[in-house]
Amino acid sequence: MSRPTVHDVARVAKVSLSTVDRVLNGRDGVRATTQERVRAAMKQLGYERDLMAANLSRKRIYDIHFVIPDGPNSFMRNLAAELETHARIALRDRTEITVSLVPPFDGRALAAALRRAKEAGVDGVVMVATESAEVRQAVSELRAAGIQVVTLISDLSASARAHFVGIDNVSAGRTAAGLLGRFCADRRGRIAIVAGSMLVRDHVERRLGFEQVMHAEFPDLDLLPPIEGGDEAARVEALLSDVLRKHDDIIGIYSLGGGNRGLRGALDRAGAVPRPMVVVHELTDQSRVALQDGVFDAVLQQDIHREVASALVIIRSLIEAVPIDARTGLVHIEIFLRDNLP
Amino acid sequence: MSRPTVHDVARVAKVSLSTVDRVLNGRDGVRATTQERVRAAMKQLGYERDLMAANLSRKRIYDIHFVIPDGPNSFMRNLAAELETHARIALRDRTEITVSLVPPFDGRALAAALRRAKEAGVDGVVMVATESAEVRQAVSELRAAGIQVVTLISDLSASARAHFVGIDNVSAGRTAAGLLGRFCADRRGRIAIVAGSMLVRDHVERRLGFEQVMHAEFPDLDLLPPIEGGDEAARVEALLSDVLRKHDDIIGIYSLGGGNRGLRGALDRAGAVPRPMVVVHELTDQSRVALQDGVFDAVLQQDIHREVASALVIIRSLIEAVPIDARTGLVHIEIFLRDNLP
DNA sequence: CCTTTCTTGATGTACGTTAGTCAGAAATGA
DNA sequence: TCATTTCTGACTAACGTACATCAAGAAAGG
Repeated sequence: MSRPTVHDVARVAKVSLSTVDRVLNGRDGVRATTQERVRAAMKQLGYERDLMAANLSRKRIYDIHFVIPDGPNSFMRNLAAELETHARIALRDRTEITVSLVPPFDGRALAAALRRAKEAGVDGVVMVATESAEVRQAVSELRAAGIQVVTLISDLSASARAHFVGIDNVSAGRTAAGLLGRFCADRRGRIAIVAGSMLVRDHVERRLGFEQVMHAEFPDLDLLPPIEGGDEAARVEALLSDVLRKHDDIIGIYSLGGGNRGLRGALDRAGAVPRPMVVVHELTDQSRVALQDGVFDAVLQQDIHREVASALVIIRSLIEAVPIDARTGLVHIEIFLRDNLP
Repeated sequence: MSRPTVHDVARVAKVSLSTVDRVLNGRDGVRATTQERVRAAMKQLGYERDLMAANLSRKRIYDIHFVIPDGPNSFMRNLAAELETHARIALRDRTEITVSLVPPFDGRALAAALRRAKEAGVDGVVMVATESAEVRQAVSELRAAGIQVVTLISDLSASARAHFVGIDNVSAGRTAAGLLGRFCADRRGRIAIVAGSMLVRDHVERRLGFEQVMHAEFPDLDLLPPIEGGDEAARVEALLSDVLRKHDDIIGIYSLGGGNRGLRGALDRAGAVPRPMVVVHELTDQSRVALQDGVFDAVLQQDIHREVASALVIIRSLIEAVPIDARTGLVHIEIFLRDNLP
């Protein structure tokens, strides 16, 4: 009834416990034919190594390192806080979490942090990626050293990362367009896009998805080229104010990055009537208030808590070479209107 | 460096291993003052029992029983399929899952199934609740017998269930209203509501949230009394066709339960122009096609896979009396437009 | 045929906990 | 004070796995 153990495998394969152990842990000194016998027995019995007993025995502690962007961006500060919570909880599962902060949008700094993690000999790295050749190179080195790498929130293209945990950002952009388009109903005019930086893949993908749907389904709406505000409120406010001054027919705004305090500032200063429809990302204190005030119409949100939890599950599975359910990494986009604020 | 063990506690408390064990596992024969010494030592060291080692030692297998509604409803059939997947995976965590199916909306049958689970001596029960005094009674009995109970998808009011896993259904209703109201823009007319049964709490709550927001924010839209279709396509089609015939000014429909195949049938037969805006629940093959065809405008969805996973985590934590992060049970509502279908 | 190398078995200890037994110590009552 | 009850300690085996050591057997080389 209960699951088979190494003893059962040994009995069925007609070998000793030691031999089963040698096969199981890839130690040498076992003839190929014997290995086959053992593997056949494991398969026949449906043997799966008991991870808890195994970890107990080898006193294994998973050493996971997170590399995340520093700076005043409230989304990333939330993430850092989230990690502290998880660090405590994860200890129960033999997982030790360390964190290093790097300047945002800086591939060189990120790559350096990755190298330090490699030197420290961690078991796995979870990182918020910035697109850069140096970073891709550093990731390859980590993988070559047998260290698992998972990207979180923002992925790294054409890289050796084993997994990505986060929302589907193309889909997020499409969702934003679907909502904004429908909210603008039959009005005609321009749509402004506010981004952080085109160096991070999540922003690139959101923009892509947004433009796809806008062009296909709402061709009457004119898209302005994106403003790059570096996720900083002050810069967003300055740049957007400028754009609002230039165009008096902006009826919709999609902000796919940070710095939404600046967005609101610009809107309040401009005071257009009727006010443009606004869809932004990330529910923060500011965006929540703006929703309630009717200045923002919808907020797209990803659940960082869950994302971190998923990243931990996944990287542990990778380290143990346990199969991973594809759905584990996919986090859903939440949509908040003023009506369903939590 | 590594976490403290019972040995450390014994040393610090200046007692033997046996005594620590007696305290830890609530066995008697330990003086109160000594108990205090041991507890103080555990606290001082930050001792937490190693669950993996403990389970290994006592050969514990968590025996979890799911009770879910039977019937042709594709949402519930998905759930059943989901459980089979989890049953395989959960074995790795010393968790054995059994399932029993009961007729939907039938409190008596549900209560009977709960009693059978009690007799079988399972460690925990996860159930999709139907409101009924008998069910509440059965749940109390389970809890009295030391069996943990978690409600899934639909909660049970004023009951002893230890936890609920599912979406916030009031919020779901509010979201639906927020979307439908905005989609209907400035048009005036009636809104039809299609429900399954007012015997399940999730439907009651969705209706409540929907009406809250409709009355508060879109007072120009007239709500018709809900149609109760029992989550069956045929009944929904018949009843809704009737309503559509009676009223030619229906501009929006909110379907908060199952049987959406019938909803679409009724719409196709009526063929109103302009077609009403439609918001429904649960992404199925039918509702996906209807979205793509532009017959449905938005689908609200809950991720059953994740819900089942959460329910398992939670009920295991309850059984082990481990603290539970409040966010674990909350599952987010996903919103699908034709633009962001997965 | 003997030596060397390769393969296998037997055995023991450890991980942190549970759970039992048994003997001895301490506290309690009269 | 002694007999009795109540606590406590020391010890042991077990859970399923990892890992090391030693010895014995098989195969291969000369």
